Amino acid sequence: MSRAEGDVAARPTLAAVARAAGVSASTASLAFSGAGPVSDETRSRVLAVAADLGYGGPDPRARSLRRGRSGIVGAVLEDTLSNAFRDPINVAMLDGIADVTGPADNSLLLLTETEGEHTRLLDAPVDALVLFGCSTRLDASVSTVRRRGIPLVSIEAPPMEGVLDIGEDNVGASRLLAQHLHDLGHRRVAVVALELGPGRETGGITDARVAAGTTWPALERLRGTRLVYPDAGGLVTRGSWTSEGHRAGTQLLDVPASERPTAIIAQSDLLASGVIAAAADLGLSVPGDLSVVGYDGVRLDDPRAADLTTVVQPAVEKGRAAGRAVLALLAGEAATGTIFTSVFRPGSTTAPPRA
Amino acid sequence: MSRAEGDVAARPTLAAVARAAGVSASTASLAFSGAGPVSDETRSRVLAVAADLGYGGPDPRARSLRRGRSGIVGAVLEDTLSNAFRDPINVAMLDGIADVTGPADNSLLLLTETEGEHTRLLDAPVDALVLFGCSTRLDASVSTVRRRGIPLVSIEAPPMEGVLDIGEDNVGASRLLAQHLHDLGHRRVAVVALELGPGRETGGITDARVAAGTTWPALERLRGTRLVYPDAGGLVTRGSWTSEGHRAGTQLLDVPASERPTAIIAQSDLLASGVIAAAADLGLSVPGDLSVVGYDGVRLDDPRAADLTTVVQPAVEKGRAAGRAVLALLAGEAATGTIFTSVFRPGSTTAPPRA
DNA sequence: TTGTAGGCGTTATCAA
DNA sequence: TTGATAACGCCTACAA
Repeated sequence: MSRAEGDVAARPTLAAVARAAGVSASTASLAFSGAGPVSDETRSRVLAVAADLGYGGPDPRARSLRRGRSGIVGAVLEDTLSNAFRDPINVAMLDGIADVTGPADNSLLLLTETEGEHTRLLDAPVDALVLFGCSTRLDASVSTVRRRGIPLVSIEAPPMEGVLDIGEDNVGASRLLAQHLHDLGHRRVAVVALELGPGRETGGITDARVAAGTTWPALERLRGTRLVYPDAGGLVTRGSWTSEGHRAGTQLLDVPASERPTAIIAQSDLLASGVIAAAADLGLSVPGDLSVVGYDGVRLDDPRAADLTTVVQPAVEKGRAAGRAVLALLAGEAATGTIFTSVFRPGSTTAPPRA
Repeated sequence: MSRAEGDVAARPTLAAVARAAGVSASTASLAFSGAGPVSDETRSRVLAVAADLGYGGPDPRARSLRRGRSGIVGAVLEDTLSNAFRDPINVAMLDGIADVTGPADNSLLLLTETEGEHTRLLDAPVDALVLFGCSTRLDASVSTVRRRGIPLVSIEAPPMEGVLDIGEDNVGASRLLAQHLHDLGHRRVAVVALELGPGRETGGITDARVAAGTTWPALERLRGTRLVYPDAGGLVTRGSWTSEGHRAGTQLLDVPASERPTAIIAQSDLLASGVIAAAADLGLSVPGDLSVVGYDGVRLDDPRAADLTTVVQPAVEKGRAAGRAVLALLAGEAATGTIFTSVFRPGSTTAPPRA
């Protein structure tokens, strides 16, 4: 072993293989890519020599420089992976993207956009970026990244220059849910909101917090709710997790019956699931003592939340749309944003309030 | 607009910026990388010109060829993203990897290894690969990928030549759980196993299925259980999901009391959670009528499963270990595998069997 | 502090 | 069907 400690055995290059096989580099290249005419004999000789030399195929790094494509689509998340993936809705969207871009030989690169750290975004060899934005705060990164001239697609982000958005009619769907409760006769409702901004500050839904909020879907959903219940208040959580719903639910429900809301509008199914658990813990029946609605329509593994009244968003479909947009943009075709509409799904967690 | 339809505006290159700024390419490079001495004046001039030309910084693809590093670590999953991420244990491990490799400026590329499709693995510009193996079937891919000469790290995979494994004492931990039940007096136990192989065939735990099984942790856990209960049988599921646990649990429990197991050993917390739900549906109390143990110790969002008797595996820590191994290997240092040990965590889901 | 030269490993183009 | 040539865009010795 004469090579330096830790030195990885130098990989042979395509040129070396070509030389050993007695062909030109271009021919060897063709033998591997299959992108041109090569006699079977030559090809097998090249392949044999390659196997002999331990050549593992063309270096993807060189290939991507030459081709101008890396075959990588970046998915920009605003959170740690654990947090981002705790909500099945994000996973579903990611899956939708992969479903479309995968067959076109693209893989997904996970990028987390922590406070002001644009570097990673700029240094990643991605052909396009999908922003799991939701936050207007992404704006800063976007303006930097846009200069790279790669296709930018966002999912449920506020409108941004140069970014194609795959949206969702949050306002309309939220209004639908609120209207459903209103029609049932509910007049005292409370909202359990998603995180409102990067700080994930919790507390009451105050005008100040709303004004400072940056999380697009949360703000839009609240806006939709208030089209029906203009004064709807409630609590802000730290994010779409059952435990947060439980905490907020407990706080809202553990009060004298006269002050207790008769319905809770949770801004996600996960939050709703937590609220229902909180109600159960307090001995309140759903929908007898309390009506609960969610948002997302994800298949929760929790049987108790299975029959939640909610709106179903086509999460995988949204991901697919994002993937298609990426592919179109990459192909230099025109692509337009899409706005999906969630479908109201009545469940067994809502009923008229007790008389 | 004279450029072709759909043609993306040609990005200026570093050379173009240099020319426009009246400096050499190397100086411009230094201005961006900050890796050498450049006068402030020159640097700012270069940067200004770059901004002017709409140059978004060095092309990562070219950079990675030149540097021989892409800054990307591949995570190879055996399943669709939805399925893989449904189990929080996988997400936790991924998070652990990112936690270590991220600060070293590496991002994670998601690679799914669908049946025999090695291409993607070979074409991805990754510096290293982490195999979320669990299946001996990965062997085929591994032998192909090994030729690329990049560091290969697996998490809980069967021993493979040239692959560093971050393991887990599945046998020991499973025996601990079984012993716990045995000590309590249980003699009629059933196992709800993870998927045994790629086909995800369900049914009884038969010798044939076990012999044909490829999922390492499932087999190892069963082996551990059988050190205490040599004849333990049960059902094979399609994977670590609550719904699968529910299905298997129902099948095992919806029988005459005399045939019913007094304890169920679920091979994951998610499965255990489903089993508990099934028991509840059948009017059986846990741990009164049935004891249940899980495996993983993940923080399930389901409150009912919160106090599960289980073993806690240091999932994030395992991910971190994998990340550290990758970094070490990348640095050309020696690195060794690690075997983690799960910790028994008694909960309130186990008790002596009814007399 | 700046510039020159050369190459990282491929592949596209064209001619033979 | 094969081969020569020239980039792809950048970085790093080394020299000035």
